[in-house]
Amino acid sequence: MDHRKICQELVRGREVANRLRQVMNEHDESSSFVQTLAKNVLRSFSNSLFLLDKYPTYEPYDVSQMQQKDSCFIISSTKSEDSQESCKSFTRKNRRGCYKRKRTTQEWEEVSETPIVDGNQWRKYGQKKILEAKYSRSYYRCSHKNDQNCQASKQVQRIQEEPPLYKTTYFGHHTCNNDLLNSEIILDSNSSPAETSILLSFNNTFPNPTKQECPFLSSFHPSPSSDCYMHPPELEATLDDSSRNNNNDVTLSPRQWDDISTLLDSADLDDAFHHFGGF
DNA sequence: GCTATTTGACCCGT
DNA sequence: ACGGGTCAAATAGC
Repeated sequence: MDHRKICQELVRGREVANRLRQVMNEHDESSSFVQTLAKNVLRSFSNSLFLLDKYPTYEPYDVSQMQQKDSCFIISSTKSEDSQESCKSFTRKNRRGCYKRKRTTQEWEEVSETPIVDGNQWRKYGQKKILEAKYSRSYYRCSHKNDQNCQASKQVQRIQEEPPLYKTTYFGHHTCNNDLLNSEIILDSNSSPAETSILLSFNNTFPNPTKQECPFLSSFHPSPSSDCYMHPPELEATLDDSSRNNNNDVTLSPRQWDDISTLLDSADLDDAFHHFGGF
């Protein structure tokens, strides 16, 4: 199978999942369980992209697409090798400037009309005027860098005045479990199997809020083929025909949900890929 | 007083 | 040597 197409599909899936999570955050009636589900789907897409080592061959979107309304585009993914300690041995007294030069295993960029609200907690640690850049670049790292050693970081740079455009470059993945605190997956063990069935829809028919409703909203640009979204391979492998109804909705039995939640919560996605046969 | 942000200094990679 | 990434003291906000 063509890796580039896989990447494109994963990127699109991640964008839609991100959008779904943002919509849910906007609507308080969404249960924390559903929100967590969306969050895990989003994470799964990101991890899949991470694991796909040929992802750097993925070609960026054409810049002209960035003019689309309500848009947030992943314009590239790359690069670099394993991180390396580049810190010299400093005395405790003279540690200024002692740091690890950024060399993450993954980085990707997104461009949006507003600074991206991605649901994670970031702490700004620097700002720098960049040569030949109209606006200075801001540096953020995960607020849980210290307490959970989360290595995720990002850079935000305004790249255009009118309309305002911000480029956010992410480095590394969050290893902190902060988002689990307020939205842990909890299945009511007292519920009957029928009650605990979960309905997943891969049909892009949910209401599409306007930018006014979600001013920060990003990462959604329906494609002509969005109505024929494939089920993720995990679900294809997990679901039997009786689990589907005519609307492309998927009703999962408790056992199937267990399989999927185990997959999504699995720290070792290699195992998950093997479990479901990989790509 | 605690936490987050700002900002100049410092170091690394090219 | 230079540009960019990070540190950490100073400052701001609560």
